Amino acid sequence: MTTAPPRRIAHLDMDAFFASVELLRYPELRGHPVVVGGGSRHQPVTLADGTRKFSRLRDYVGRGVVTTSTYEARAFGVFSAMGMMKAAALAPDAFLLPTDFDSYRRYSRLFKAAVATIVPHVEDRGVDEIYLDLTDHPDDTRTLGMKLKAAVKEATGLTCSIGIAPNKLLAKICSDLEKPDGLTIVSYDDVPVRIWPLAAKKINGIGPKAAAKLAALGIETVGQVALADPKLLQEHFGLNYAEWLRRVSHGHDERAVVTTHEPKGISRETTFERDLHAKHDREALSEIFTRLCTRLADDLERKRYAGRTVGLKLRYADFRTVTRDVTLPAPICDAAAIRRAAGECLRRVPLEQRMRLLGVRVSALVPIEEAGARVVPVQRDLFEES
DNA sequence: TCTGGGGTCCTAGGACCC
DNA sequence: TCTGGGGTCCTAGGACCC
Repeated sequence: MTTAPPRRIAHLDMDAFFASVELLRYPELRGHPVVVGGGSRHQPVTLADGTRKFSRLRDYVGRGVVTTSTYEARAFGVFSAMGMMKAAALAPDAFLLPTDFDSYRRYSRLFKAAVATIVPHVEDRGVDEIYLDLTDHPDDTRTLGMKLKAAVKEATGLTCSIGIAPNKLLAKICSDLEKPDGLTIVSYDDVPVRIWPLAAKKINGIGPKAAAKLAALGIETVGQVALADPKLLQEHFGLNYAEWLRRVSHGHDERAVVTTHEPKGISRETTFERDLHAKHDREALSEIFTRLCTRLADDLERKRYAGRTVGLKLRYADFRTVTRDVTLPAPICDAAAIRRAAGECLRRVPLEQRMRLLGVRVSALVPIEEAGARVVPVQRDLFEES
């Protein structure tokens, strides 16, 4: 019996992607703390003399979060997912730019296309990340890594960081080790020295909750997870998660690089500028609800899907979140039918308290061609009140 | 200074069928 | 009268990721 040769898996991650795209457009901001996020307001203004005037973080008012920050802004403690108001308190003078997803998607396509000319086996992990299977490529690993970075730079003017390892788990961890503009290669032999000293939450799949639970057991690093008593882990995390913890802490991961993807659900949600009440703000809520349904129907049509399950998501002012869903006899994709089903869900949730978010989701998707004769065209005006 | 929007996967209980 | 499993679907919530 022979063992399969080790794979060569790469994880490629664009450096501060959204912020870096913005710096291509506004090179005068290079070297300054810049924060991207908080909706579409705060567009830069071009003055008569051709210079541009930018908003500062201190100008921001609202409920947005930081989408990306430059490394200069991170030095102030400003990171992704932080509330903008909190970020403004930390770095009031940082420049503020609105998010421009069309632009980011354009650069995303560019870097992925460039990579695909070298390695055809690409797994999409969102706009700024991919996994690659390099196993069958003739080049040696470092040469190939340099080639990929050069191709990305050539196509976009942007830098990326690449980790190359025997599996996705390790590749992902090590793409982060020498950021920005890094190229990090690790083998199984490197795990005790390079991976075990890292914080447990560096592992993709150990989030804030699990990390806190581990810390409460005195487990801070990946190595401590590896050495922990399996019985103890099982007691606190359940059998499945405990076994997964043991495997990943030893650097084991057999997941394949997957190049195709079928969506499971499509959703739209929005956080209101101020908390709304079902009775007092009925008009406004109804309008928002209907708009979410029409946008969702547009998304479904554009992506050519219909779905049988319609879900509603509601977040109260105190941040508690409830969901309700309903499964229909046949798939739908039109706004009126979504609105009707989601409206039924809405009647099943308590509405005494003010709410901050409303969301609508369609899942159990099937390609629109297979959805059957019940699919009707999108209607925009015919909504009954729920 | 309260916490976006778009996703995936897992768990767990109940209904229902064989 | 009481007691079975197994399998699948549906629903609600939660953790996690980008």
